Amino acid sequence: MSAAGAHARTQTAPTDTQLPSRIDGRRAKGQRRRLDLLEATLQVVERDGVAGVSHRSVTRQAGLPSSAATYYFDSIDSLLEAALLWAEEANTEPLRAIAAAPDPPAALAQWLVEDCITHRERVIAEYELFLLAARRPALTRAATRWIEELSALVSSWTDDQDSVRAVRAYIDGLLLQTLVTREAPKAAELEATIRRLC
Amino acid sequence: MSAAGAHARTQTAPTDTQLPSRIDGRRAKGQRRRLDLLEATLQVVERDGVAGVSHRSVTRQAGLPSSAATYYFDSIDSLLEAALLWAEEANTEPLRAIAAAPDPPAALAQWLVEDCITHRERVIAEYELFLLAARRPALTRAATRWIEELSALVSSWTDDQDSVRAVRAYIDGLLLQTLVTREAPKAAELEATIRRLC
DNA sequence: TAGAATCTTGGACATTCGTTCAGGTTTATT
DNA sequence: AATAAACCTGAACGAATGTCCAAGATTCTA
Repeated sequence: MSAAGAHARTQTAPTDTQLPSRIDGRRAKGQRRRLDLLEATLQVVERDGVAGVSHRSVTRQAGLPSSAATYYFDSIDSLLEAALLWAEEANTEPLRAIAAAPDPPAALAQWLVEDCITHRERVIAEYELFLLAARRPALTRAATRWIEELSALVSSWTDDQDSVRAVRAYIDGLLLQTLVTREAPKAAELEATIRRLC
Repeated sequence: MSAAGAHARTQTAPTDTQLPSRIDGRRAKGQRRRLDLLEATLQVVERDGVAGVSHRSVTRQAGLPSSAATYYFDSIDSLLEAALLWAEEANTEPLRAIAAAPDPPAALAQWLVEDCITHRERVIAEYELFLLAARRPALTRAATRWIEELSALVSSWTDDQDSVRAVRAYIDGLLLQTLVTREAPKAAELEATIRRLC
């Protein structure tokens, strides 16, 4: 941990898609490989779970030398944190589209059901990382992002904060149970319950 | 895995608290140590998460030789499965008491809030194992137990199966978010939402 | 283009891991 | 008391892990 700081790693915000106006060619490649490692990390979590994440498994997945993991990330925790943030970022766009839909609750229900069927492994991965945040404070900020984005969406059609919290919790619980029981939820039932809670 | 079967392990139901009327003294000790390993497993999961569970970490926690883990359980998966069943069994009694309470929804809300405050680590451990079931079919049966017991309780005051599912999901989601955000839920709000869903 | 700054990596280290099994210990049976 | 049956474990195996760093490769600067 002592020598890690001496590497003078790129200090720009890890998950920023925005790049500085003047980019150093040396750092540009680093940014790219950093993202490659994050995507590889998610793939490993999808395949083998959080427990399967190691410096070597991630770099193998990314096709990079094993020491690259140590070079680009101080620790496995910081890698996992960045990966969770990166994964949640992929949900931002769909949520925005849902907010703009003519019937947001219906659109939300539809999206959730489809998501946990067609991207089951990815959703499992997200919840593993999410739950890991209960243990590692470093991940809390990233985990909170999902909660906040979902809250913002629900808030767009109801003002009652108790309702917002209830819908949020219901959704997470339903997805969790869906993943475990392998029984796909019905979009209609999901939608009805969401409306009932508002 | 081949020679494991040759050990002629005790074949009685692993988590049965019921013992055969005539117990072989040799097997009695085995039963006891089996339980010791399960309790040690839960302690390790509480402390270090599912990822921290290894033959050695569990047996070290239990104060047993490392080969004991292999002897008493075919694999880490079967150890985790038994541990999850064992953990859920501890919830059976409280749930029964809640069902018998004068106001079950209120009692349930109260119990949940207290549980995830005073036994936070244990609850995290349970959810980790629960989510692990999404990945390992061997754990599914154990995970379903919690769902069924909770369903049975809720069914005692409402007949609508959609409501039962909704309450169940809401509870799991709320606990999950509580663990991650570290913000204790308010029993009153929890109770109100449960009632709203019935 | 030469030299400096930065990035990148192969390889080695001690540690831990899951698994195995020959041989010892405990308990039951006769 | 003696034999049989079942239980138990120390020690060792190859494989995988996190970490580290000297040396090489790349890019920038002057």
